[in-house]
Amino acid sequence: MIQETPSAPSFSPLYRQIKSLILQGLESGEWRPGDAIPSETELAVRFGVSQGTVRKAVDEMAAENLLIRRQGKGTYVASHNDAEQRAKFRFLRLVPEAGGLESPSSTPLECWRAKAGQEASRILSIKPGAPITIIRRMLKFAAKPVVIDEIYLPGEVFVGLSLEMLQNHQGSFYGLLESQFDVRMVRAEERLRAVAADRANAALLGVAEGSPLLSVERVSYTYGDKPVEWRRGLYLTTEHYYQNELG
Amino acid sequence: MIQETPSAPSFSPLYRQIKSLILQGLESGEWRPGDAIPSETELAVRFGVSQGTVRKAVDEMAAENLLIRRQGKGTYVASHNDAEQRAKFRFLRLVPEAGGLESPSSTPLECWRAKAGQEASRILSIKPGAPITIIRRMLKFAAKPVVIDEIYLPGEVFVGLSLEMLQNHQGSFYGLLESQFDVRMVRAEERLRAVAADRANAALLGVAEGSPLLSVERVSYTYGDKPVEWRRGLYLTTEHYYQNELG
DNA sequence: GAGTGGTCTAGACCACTCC
DNA sequence: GAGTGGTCTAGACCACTCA
Repeated sequence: MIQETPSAPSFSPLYRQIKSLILQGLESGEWRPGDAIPSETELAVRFGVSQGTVRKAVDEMAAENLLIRRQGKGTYVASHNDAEQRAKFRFLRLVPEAGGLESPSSTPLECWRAKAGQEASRILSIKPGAPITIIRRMLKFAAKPVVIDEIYLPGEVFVGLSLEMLQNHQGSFYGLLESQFDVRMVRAEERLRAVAADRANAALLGVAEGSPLLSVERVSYTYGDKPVEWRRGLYLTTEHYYQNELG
Repeated sequence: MIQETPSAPSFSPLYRQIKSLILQGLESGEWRPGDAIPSETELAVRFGVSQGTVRKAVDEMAAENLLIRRQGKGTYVASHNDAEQRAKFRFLRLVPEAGGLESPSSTPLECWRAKAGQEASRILSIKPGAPITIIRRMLKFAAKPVVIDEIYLPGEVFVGLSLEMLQNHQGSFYGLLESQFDVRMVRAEERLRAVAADRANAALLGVAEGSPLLSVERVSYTYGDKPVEWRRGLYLTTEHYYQNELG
C-alpha cells in the first residue's frame, strides 16, 4: 500500500522551522521587498541554530524566488521592482517571433468596482457579493496591440486602486501592487486554451472576428498561498508566442 | 560597468566538477535509467572529496530531475518508465477540464523516413539532407481524440524505429525511446500559439474547419543539451486545458 | 542491524563588494 | 580590511528501508 500524502508528516526538520520564521518576517512586513534581511550569522544567533541550518532555509527560499542572494553584499527580499530583466518576464511568457527586445507597454482601458459573483468568490476565496475591482487593459509590443487583459482583484485588499493610478504608474503592474498595496505576488497558475475572438476583442486587436486567440487564465498567489488575483488574457499569437520550459 | 555574462567564469567549485563527472557516468551509460548509482560515501571515496561535496552535486542533479533520491534506499537515475504519476505529466501539460484522472492513450497513425529540410536540420543540428524519421500520432482522452502530433527525429539516432514498434509498445513514447534507443529526454522548450484548424486535422479531431486549436511546438534535449526531437502538436482545448505553473 | 539518504554542527578558508 | 555569501571538510546523529 502506498501513502501518497500522509496526513501527519512524521518529522519536521529544524531548517524548515527556520524557513517559516523567516517567512513570518516577510509576511509581517519586518523585511519589505527590496530590503536586505540580516546576515546568515545574525539570523543563526537570533534563532539559536548553526549558520549552516540558516543557510539551508535561505537556499530553499532563494530557489522559490522569495529571496535573492548576492555574494559579498547580502540576502534581499525579492521584488517585482527589481532591475533584472529575468524578473520582468517571470510572469509574462509572451515573446516576439522576431528578435525584438523592447519591453511591452501597458495601456489601462477601464477600472471599476463590482461585487464578486460565484466564480470570482470561489477563485479568490472571498464571500459572494464582496467588493472586487475589475481592470481592463491592453499590452502593446512595438506600438501594436497584442494582449487584452481582464483582471479581477479582491477590493478589500486593494482599496483606492483607480484608473488614474494605473495611468500614472511607471513600471510593471505587480510592481505597483507591491509598492502601493504591500502585496507581493509569489507564484501563479495558468490555464491555456485556444479560443475564437469575439467581435469586441477582435476589433481591439485588429483582427477578424473568429480569429484564433490564446486564452490565458491566471490565478496569482501571495505569501501563504493566498489567492489575490484572477485574470484572463487574450493573446494574439501571429507574431508572438508563449514560451515555456519543461524541466 | 556591469558584466552580464562573463566569457570566462573566474571560479569553478569542486562540487560542479563532481557533478560533471557524474553526468559523464550517465552519458556513457555506466548507470542507466532506473539504475541506482553508488552511495554518497562510495562516490566520495572514488572522487577523493568529502561526502558533503558529493551531496551538493547530487542535490543539484536531483533538482534538475536527472537523479531521484530515495531515503533509506539510494539514489537512482531518473527514467521515463518510472512509476510515479508526476513523471508522466512532466512533459504533457494537457489536463481534462472535468476531473477525470484516466491517462491518455496514444494511437500511432504513420511513420516514415525522409531527409531533413532546412528547418529540421537547423533545429535538430544535423546536416541538411540527413535522414530523419517522421511520426504522426493521435492522443485520446476517454476515447476522444484530443491531440494530433507530428514528430521529427534524427534518423541516425533512432535506427529501426517503425510503426509496428510504436503500435506494440506499452507505456509512454519517451519511455520507448529510452529503453529501445538509450536516449533519455531531459528537458524541452515549448512555443505555444493559437491557430485555426485546417481541413485534415479538423476532421481527425472531429471539429469544424477553422476551429481554434492550441499549437504546441516542442524541441526536446537529452544529456549535454543535444536536441533529439522536434514536434508539433495540435491540441483541442474545448474540454481540456494546458496547465502551467509560474514559479 | 546494516546501509542508505537527511539533518545539524563547528570551523576553516575562498570569492566578492564596499569603504 | 571588514563584512557578506560560497565552498569544503569531518564528524555525530536521525529517519527510513530491507533483510
